[in-house]
Amino acid sequence: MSNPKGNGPRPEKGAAGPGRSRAKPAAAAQTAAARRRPDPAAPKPKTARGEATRRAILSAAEKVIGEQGFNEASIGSITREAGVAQGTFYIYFASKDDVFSELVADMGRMLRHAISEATAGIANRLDAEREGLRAFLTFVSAHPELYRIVQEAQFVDPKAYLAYFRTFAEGYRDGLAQAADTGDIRAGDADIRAWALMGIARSLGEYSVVFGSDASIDQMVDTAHEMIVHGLAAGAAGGDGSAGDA
Amino acid sequence: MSNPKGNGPRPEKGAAGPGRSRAKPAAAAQTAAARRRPDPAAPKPKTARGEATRRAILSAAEKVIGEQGFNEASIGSITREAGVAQGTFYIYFASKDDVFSELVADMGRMLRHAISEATAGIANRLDAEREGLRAFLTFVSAHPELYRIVQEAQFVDPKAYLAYFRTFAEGYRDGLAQAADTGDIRAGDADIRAWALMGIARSLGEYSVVFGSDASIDQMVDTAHEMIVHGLAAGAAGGDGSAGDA
DNA sequence: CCAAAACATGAATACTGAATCATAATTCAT
DNA sequence: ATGAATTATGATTCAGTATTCATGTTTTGG
Repeated sequence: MSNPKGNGPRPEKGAAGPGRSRAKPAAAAQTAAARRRPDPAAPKPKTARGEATRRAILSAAEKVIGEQGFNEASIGSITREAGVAQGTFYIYFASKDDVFSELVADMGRMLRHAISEATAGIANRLDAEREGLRAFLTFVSAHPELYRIVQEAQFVDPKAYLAYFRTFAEGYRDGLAQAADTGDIRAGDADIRAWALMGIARSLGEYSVVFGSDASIDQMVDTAHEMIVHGLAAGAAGGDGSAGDA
Repeated sequence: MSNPKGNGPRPEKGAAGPGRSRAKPAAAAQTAAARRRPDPAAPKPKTARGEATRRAILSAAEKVIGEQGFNEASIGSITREAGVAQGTFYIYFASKDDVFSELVADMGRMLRHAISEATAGIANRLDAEREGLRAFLTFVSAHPELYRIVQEAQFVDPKAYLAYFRTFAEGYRDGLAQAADTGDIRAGDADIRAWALMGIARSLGEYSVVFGSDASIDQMVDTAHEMIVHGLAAGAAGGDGSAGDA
């Protein structure tokens, strides 16, 4: 996703279209990305030690935004944490929203990686389900800031938020559909099931990260998995368990 | 928490005002509710038509904040929507955070009411589960703004957010524990189960409200309930379905 | 009717913090 | 070395807005 264009100090925003006046009244201020500003100007990849600086800023942003929330976190607090001057921030990121988006994307990549890593080689869908859940909870417990960031993305960068969950949901759905084909699980609407199962994972993640539950990951995994596998029906069995329409 | 943009009256400082001795330093300014300021000053109940104005403002706030988000929504846009002057806002609410908190509390009350209404008189836990889910999805579909507001409360008013979900979780847990006692469902950790089930509901609500799924409420209820009752195991049966630790 | 209370107004205030820019310090290629 | 990028700085700019206040307007009670 780099866009190394013939850059230059001056990202001329030219392209004076009909009616489109130039100049971006500096102001612009907040909510750049949120306000549908695609990319005022490609921030800027880098070329050397700048890479380290960029990482330092990104990492500081993760910490500060994760702890204080997007709106409370100021560019100043981020650069202070990173140990650089405020202006340096804008060498690597186009705006506050820009770092945020990057953070969300990063989180998605890392999480997907952790999960696929944990489930690689597990043939049975239900076993994969269990280990995937475990990997998810383990990950969010280790990165509570990132967890909050993704949640906040719903308001700061809706587009990234949608993309994040849609990606997960699609993978999930496909896995379930295939498992149904092979007979690992019963047939059923894979989309809805995928969302329901994601909900279980997210909710338990929140239970421990946000609500500070003292339940261990293993406890949560065991209980949830038992529920996922058997269902709540008293008989556990194939019986209908449901009280019918009664 | 909420101090997106600059703002804030000057709490106190050199007297710059017209002769007047510091009017009312009144604490103030930022993060009223968030900063543990219980009630800088009881806003003001009311006494007459003021009640109508208050409702108009509250209702406008629900719409505007629900649509634009807490930080984007300005007092001006809220009062404009309500058809009153900006100053009028402060006759009824102590701060921007104040209306927000009220909105969250309202949402909780309305939702709990809708659910208990829908499940009243249903003896079997699983049946109640299904109807409760249906009531929940119906409610959030009808009040998408309120749904977003609750989600945003996590960042704007964490305390209200925690209270909101804790209340739900406790009721849920107690219901499950009791159902386990009576044999309606199998035994299992009621707390974790409660959070898992809440997760299913929230996720499906998001699937339809935020992601605009075209699945109908009935479809979601049927699929989720089938899953909740039977579980995903192919045989639905008692085995644990898992391949063990292998 | 009249005064007091309640309600309403909106311009003015005070303050915040994102983004910029002119300048300076490094690093790199040759 | 030497000039040209590249990277860094941080004071300054500047728009946005929550809250206040002095002043109107309407309602209420007697």
